[in-house]
Amino acid sequence: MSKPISEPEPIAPAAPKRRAGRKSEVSSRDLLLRAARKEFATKGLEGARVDQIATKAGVNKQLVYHHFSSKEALYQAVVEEAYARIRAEEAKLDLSEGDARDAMARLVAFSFDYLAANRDFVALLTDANFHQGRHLKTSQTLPQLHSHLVDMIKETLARGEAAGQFRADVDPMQLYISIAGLGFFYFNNIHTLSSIFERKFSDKEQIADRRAHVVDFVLKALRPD
Amino acid sequence: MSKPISEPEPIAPAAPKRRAGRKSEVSSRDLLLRAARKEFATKGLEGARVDQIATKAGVNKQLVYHHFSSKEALYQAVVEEAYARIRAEEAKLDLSEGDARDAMARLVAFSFDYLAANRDFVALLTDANFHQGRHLKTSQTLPQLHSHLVDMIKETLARGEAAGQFRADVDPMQLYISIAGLGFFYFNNIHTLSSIFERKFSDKEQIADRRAHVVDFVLKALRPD
Amino acid sequence: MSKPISEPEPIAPAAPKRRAGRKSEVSSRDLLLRAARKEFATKGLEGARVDQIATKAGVNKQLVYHHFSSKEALYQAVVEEAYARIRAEEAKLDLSEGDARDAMARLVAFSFDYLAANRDFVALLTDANFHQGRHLKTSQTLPQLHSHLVDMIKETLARGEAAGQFRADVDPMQLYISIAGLGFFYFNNIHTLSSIFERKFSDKEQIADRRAHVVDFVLKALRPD
Amino acid sequence: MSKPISEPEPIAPAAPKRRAGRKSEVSSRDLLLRAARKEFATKGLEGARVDQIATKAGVNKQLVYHHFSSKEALYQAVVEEAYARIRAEEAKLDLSEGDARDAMARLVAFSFDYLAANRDFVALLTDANFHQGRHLKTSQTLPQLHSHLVDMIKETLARGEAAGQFRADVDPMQLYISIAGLGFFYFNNIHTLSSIFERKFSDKEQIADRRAHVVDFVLKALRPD
DNA sequence: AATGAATGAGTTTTCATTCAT
DNA sequence: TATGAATGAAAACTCATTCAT
Repeated sequence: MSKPISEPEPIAPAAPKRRAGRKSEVSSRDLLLRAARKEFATKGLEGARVDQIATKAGVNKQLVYHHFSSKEALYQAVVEEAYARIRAEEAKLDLSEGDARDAMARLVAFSFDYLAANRDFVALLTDANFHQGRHLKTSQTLPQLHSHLVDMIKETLARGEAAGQFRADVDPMQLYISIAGLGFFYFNNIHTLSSIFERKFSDKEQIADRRAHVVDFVLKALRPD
Repeated sequence: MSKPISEPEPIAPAAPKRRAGRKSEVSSRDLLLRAARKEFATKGLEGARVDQIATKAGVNKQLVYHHFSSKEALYQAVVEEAYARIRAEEAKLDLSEGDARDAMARLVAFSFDYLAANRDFVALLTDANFHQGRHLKTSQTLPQLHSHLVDMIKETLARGEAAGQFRADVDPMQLYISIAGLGFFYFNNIHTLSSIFERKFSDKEQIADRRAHVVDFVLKALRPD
Repeated sequence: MSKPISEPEPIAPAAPKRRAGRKSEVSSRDLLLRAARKEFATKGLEGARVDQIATKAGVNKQLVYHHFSSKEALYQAVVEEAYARIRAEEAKLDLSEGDARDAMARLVAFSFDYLAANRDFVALLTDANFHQGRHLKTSQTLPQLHSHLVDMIKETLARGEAAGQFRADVDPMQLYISIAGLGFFYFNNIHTLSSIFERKFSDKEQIADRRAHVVDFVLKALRPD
Repeated sequence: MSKPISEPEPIAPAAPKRRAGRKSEVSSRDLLLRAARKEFATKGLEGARVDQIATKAGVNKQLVYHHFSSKEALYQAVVEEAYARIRAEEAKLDLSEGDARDAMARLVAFSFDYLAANRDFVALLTDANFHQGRHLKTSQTLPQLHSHLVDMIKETLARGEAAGQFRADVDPMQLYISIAGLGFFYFNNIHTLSSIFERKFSDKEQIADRRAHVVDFVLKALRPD
């Protein structure tokens, strides 16, 4: 089970090198990036205000244009960083231990927990899709990024199948989408769902319930006949 | 299997009665509603332009304020109409025929097909959730709206369990969320997914593949041990 | 001798028709156009401030964007109107009376006087040329516009030549440019010239001197050998 | 006939002495001045960007403020240098040889050629005039600068008159303005003119035509009766 | 002499909304 | 029901200039 990611350390590969040992000062660029993530995740690309982002970051508004060249470019940087972040997290995931069922359970749980801990990411991803994926230009990054996870699914499926724990003929890609969707939809539409079922789905208990259901649901679906 | 919803007839319960025999002219209110749905679904609440909506509807901008009192109110009307529309569609669904497995398959397929045919609805729902469900105020409508579906799920589950076709202990609400999520996520994040897996998920064939997977996945998960 | 053009009546062919008899109210569009001419002529395209233009016109700044769609478009409208204005003025010029020398003198004087009375036009023309003529797009308008004048020059030259008053072989186009240039340069570079020759060339007397010189200079140049 | 001025060597009287033998490196001040001339000539005072100038010069923006104290001061420096440059060029002109008509022809041609070769100068001069000559403060420089030329005109006129080649009563100052204007207007308004007469006046042949006309025109105007 | 980061004061432009008819 | 003109508030973005090094 993955532990929730708390305050995210800046992951900005292309950031200008900073003089090491320069105290623990955070670069204004990172401050902006962090504030922007929150703002964009909450309000979306159009709803977000450059002013707000600068204020939250505690820097001058014009620095946004100094470091990034436009609101849109900042948005893109935020989206890219969000992907880089999840990739870094996923890399830590090791499914080789234990039996296949257990490994698969860990993977599903990880996926769910990541979304639970990174609601910003959910919102950002949705918003980016809203804009026709216009901000996902880095065509290689994305496939690369997920190949690891899909590979792990593939291997685990094979392992489970060999051990008679999983049925055959499961498409890893579709399974990946299903695993993601079972959690994503819950968080993405949490307000509608809360309204429909008249309960607060953002409560810890409800989330735990959903998590249990999702893990169970996937494992049940993979049982051999 | 449900047939895709084509050009949606105006469903506007609160619409002022139209002068009968007044040719086959569509009321400007409906024109606006229709144009607004497209615009809001494509651009979101903030991204949408009142000007654009009026232009697309072929009416004067001021009419927006005549019929609805603000952009936000128009948005709400659009969202509500979208819900009303799906409710009307669902009402046609009859799961009493055939055995439980078949009924459940029809339900999952219907759910998937509805999203496939109403991508606007997917976008709208997501956008509404982005705004903290602020536009879903009609607190009674939503639960009512879905109770039919959840009831059908409950009944079908019971029927299948009794017949030894489904396992016991499946939470109908969680199942409902899962069914919706398996399709919703696919359409909602279609750009990211297409980018990740380097294929056009909006293609008919890919959609058909996903549909098959989803139906199969749910049925497999419901099998008795 | 042409009488100086005083307060220019709005010449805006494409302007929306106004309800006749609507008092003597000037449309805000015309107010803007007039204010913009002054502002652009004084400060140039970049130096001009939309705010200032609106203030001078006594209307709301956003009306600029309502009537014209951008500062640049307003600039273009102003330039075009300036041309339309001079064309209208030129049309009144009749060189058929009197002998050729007299007619030519009237033409040169008219040209000079027009610039003297319309210093805005001089400035505007220069500024438009500064911008690579990017705002002179109406490709047909311009040639048409001047053909009348060039035709008059041609006829007058022919008439004078026939009467033994003018030498032959004078290129009408080059003559046109010379006539224009002899006056234009004076007004366009009036500050430098004033500085160089340490006198105020904007004074009435200096202008009259220059006028006399120009008329004389051209006529002398045209004398038969 | 003057030969066109090609790549202008820096003429900056007030420039700080450079460390001799310091390779053939051009001082950043000169690089800036050169880049600024281009930029100001092309875009005008307001249109020019300090950033652009620095970039074009290949130096840091702050150096602009190091060497000159403001954009406006840099502009002034550029304008002054432009005048110094033409003065240096004119100094080379010697009209004492040959007869008066020939000398005058050389002078007119020189004037025309200088403008043809230094289009930047034309633009700069115009722009400076646009700003009410605010940047021509060096009140003594300018008169001095031109006195040589005017003197030459005066002498040549006198010589020609004495030889019966020129008519009397020609005002040297007005003649100077006319000579300058006949060329200046052509280059200054080259876009409008090209548009009007539907030909590319920037073409070599057109320029040659104009040059011939101007020289001829002036000489014809100076003929004795 | 040289530089990258930072900033204050604008400037154009956008946009929902209202007015007058 | 319908419309074109008008507006206030705010938004993104620009740009000359200065700071710290």
